[in-house]
Amino acid sequence: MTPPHRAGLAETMLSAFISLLLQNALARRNPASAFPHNQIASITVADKITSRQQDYSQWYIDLVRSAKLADYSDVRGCMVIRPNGYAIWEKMQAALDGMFKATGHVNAYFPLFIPESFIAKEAEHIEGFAPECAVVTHGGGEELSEKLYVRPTSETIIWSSYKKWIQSYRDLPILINQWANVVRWEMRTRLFLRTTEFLWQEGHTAHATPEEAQEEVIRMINVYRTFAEEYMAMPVIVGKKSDSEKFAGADATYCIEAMMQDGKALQAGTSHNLGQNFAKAFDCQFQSKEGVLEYVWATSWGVSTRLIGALIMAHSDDKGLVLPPKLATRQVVIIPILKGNKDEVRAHARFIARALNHHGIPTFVDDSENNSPGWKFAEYELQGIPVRIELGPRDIEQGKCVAARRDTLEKTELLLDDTLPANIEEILNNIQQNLYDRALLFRQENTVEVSSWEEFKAKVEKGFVIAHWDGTAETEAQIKEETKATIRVMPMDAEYRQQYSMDEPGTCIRSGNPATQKVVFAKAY
RNA sequence: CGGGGUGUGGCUCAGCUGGUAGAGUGCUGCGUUCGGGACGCAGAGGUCGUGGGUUCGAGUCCCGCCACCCCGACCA
Repeated sequence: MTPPHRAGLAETMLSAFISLLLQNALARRNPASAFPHNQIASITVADKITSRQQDYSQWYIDLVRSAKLADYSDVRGCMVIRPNGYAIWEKMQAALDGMFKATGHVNAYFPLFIPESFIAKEAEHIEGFAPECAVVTHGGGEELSEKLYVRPTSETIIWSSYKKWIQSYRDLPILINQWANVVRWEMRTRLFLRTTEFLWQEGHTAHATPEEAQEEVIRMINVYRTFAEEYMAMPVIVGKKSDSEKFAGADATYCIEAMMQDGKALQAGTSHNLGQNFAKAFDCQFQSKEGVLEYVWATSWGVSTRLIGALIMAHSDDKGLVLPPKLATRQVVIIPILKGNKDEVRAHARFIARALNHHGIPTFVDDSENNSPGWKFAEYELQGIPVRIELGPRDIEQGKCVAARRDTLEKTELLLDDTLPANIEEILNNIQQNLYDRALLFRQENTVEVSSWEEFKAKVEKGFVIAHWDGTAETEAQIKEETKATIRVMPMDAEYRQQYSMDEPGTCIRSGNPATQKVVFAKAY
């Protein structure tokens, strides 16, 4: 066998390589080889990461830092998103941006600074946001005549523009999204989940009718659902927020709510029906077909880098990050076992990488000699690379390699022939599906319907609790006060509602008053 | 804003009743290794968070300040 050499490799040689591999595979004598590596030895990875069982929140922090996703900065409450973490965000952005464009939206950019008077225009809005705003008082060495708020969200600055752009029903709808950073001066922060500055996208749309606005609100929350399920492999409950949980300035807030591995809920995305609140605050009217002046109907919707936190807490384990393949910029790592004829092993590894990349599977080779293979196994598991290929001289001799999948840590032997790319692809698809199934099963196992207050208090410590609620803010506040659990969502999905017979009338779990429906309670991030 | 904790090589930390700074890990170089976080040898790296005080002498004792982390109340 002539080992391929790295010099002069070109895409055109790919098919030659594949047939070479094929020949090797056919020629090999001993397909069921003897060396035992289809089981994972129970290694004690240096206690780099606290186990989830020991301390869930410490596990999260350890993971984020050791997988090099983010780092604390020297600014309180702010984080540095490192390349590994930013890569996930870029994948999320790309997928979401495509979905926004496909639903007719365009991107634009509005200023970071918002005049104080703008923020103050919508009563509920300023009440909700002012306390957590950073305010600029000086510029160019002089005190500003009007303070500038660093945007906590952009409704006001955007509506001040929309007012200028909208005169007629012909100007509607406006369907704009912006990718931006925002600042909210939170008291307590947590990497990705809540930081003073974070990255997000915010869609802001303007419509001629309430029906059209409502349609948009639902369309976008469904876009988020699709993204969560198909890309993040994270099941979510889609529904409406109670009045006390809704956005400051909205008539209604819809959300996708996910369950983390500790049973707590995490709001992963929101879509607001803003009614005419901002149009009225900014006096934004349009002339209808009938010639009548009417206020514009608005929506806004957003997801943030918090999704990265959700992703981590939904899937990862004590060995590190577990990434769904669709959000992995690097789906396969090849680790050559460099002994014997190193150059040959290396060359094969690179050839396989080339073949997989050619097949659309982002693959890289770590053939450095600084670290042992075992070190590399652990390191890339920590970083969540979905599939690892181990390739040593013995494999090459026998025309095969070992593929280890990150979600189950299972190893399988694969032939080094032209079936390899398809086989790897299948594993990647399986991982994507398995992560979703696993998370869904976990959510189902940790969701209970309760009918007594005692049971409620016990069960709400971990997981989702479905119970009757009398619909009043007083009862909601009381429950929060006593258990720290809140109403996470009033699900819209008919199947979900039916599964937990949520439309059955009954008596409120706390007050005992008549209740027309059940809602989902949980402790939340 | 309450409660707790921590500030000492890049990181994790030790440093006792004060005597002039150490380990592990990481880093650099060379060599041997390599199928689950390998090993040997040789190196580089610290105004001990900060200001003051006590003392012949402070990483260590006293007072102030600052910063960060964790837990709670608020929030995506």
